[in-house]
Amino acid sequence: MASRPFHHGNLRVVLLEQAEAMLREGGVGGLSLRELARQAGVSHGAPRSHFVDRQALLDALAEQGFNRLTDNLRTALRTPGTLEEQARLVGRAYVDFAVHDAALMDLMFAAKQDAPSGPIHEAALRLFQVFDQALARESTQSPADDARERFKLLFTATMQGTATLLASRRIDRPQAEKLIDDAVDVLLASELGGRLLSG
Amino acid sequence: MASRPFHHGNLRVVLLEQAEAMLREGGVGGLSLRELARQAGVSHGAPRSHFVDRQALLDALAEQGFNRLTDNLRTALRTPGTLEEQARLVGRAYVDFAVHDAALMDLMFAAKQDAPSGPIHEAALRLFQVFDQALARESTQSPADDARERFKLLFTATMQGTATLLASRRIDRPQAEKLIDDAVDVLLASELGGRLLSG
DNA sequence: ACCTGAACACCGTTCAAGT
DNA sequence: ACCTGAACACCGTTCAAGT
Repeated sequence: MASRPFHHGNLRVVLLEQAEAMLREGGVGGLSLRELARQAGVSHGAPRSHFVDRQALLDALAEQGFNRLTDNLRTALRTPGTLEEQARLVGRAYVDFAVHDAALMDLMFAAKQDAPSGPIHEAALRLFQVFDQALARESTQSPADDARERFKLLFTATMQGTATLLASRRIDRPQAEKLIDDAVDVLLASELGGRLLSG
Repeated sequence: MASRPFHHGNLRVVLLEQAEAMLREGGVGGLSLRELARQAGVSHGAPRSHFVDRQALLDALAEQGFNRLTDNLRTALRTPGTLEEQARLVGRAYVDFAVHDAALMDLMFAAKQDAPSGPIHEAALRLFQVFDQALARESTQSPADDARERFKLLFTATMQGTATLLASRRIDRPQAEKLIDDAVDVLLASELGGRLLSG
């Protein structure tokens, strides 16, 4: 009876923390609700009080992942510099996150069959808004034009792809670094980038 | 005894085919060896003769996926046209595959902790070689320069990212189409693209 | 409101045995 | 060489019962 669970009221938080570590260790397949309960010192049915099923836990992890990545990018953007410098910093932060938490990233960008709504999608929207704000700060572009949106998508897609290629070991770190630099160069020097900065 | 298994010598092929469909239905989590055996009309231990464990089946699926995607891209490249037109076709083929077989794509680009070797990695190399050949056909670039390699990585990363964003419903089809077009435009008009085509 | 613990159906893996 | 079927440990989920 000395092993009474010590997380009164925050078992949910503890489970999420442990689940993130477990995800980092053994991927989605290695994530077990029962093992999680064991580590937390509660019965195997206890997680049910906080997550209706395994998928609900995975969803919560994905949402939390989006929020954390959003924070990371905001932190990177707090460093003063030109748009080019900031773009490199954001790109590196994005890729770093994706490599450090590859399985979590898979969860965040897993193919869903359900409708695009709910807290995960909203957290993803907040992530993409970071790019909007960063571009709006430097851009003289009128909001009516879609150049900013297209630039943002192009940048996001390239960083996401770089992250996937690196996390899956299809390319190595130096290649990824050069890829980010090339992407920033090409995008900023493009006609799209020009319209954005001096439109 | 009327239900004698009819796949003498090709149970492996049958299992892989069914597994691909199962993957398309319910994702990696929904892929069960026992269910697979049931559908094939064999005992639950039978797959063991062809795949040492579940991971071996997943690896075989990933390798097969790379080979099929390689074929799809080669087919797209068989259509005559300018480099720009071919790049759009290849981009669409890449993204189409990623959306139709999203779970398989996840398997192909899953984060592996083991060393980058083996049949999967070789199949991935063959995929990327398709881009090399396509660029070599149109390029006057000397092979010593790394412009072609950097162009290839940039293109691949962008298509991979677009595929992920679309498969995860972060963007929709029209946005993905425009994204591919923008990427091709920006890349071909870039200094890097210029060096590639007229170097 | 939150947690326990038995119960159920399912799973991957192993392995001796068959053909 | 390939397949069978029992055995084992593990899992997610449900649910009545406790506090």
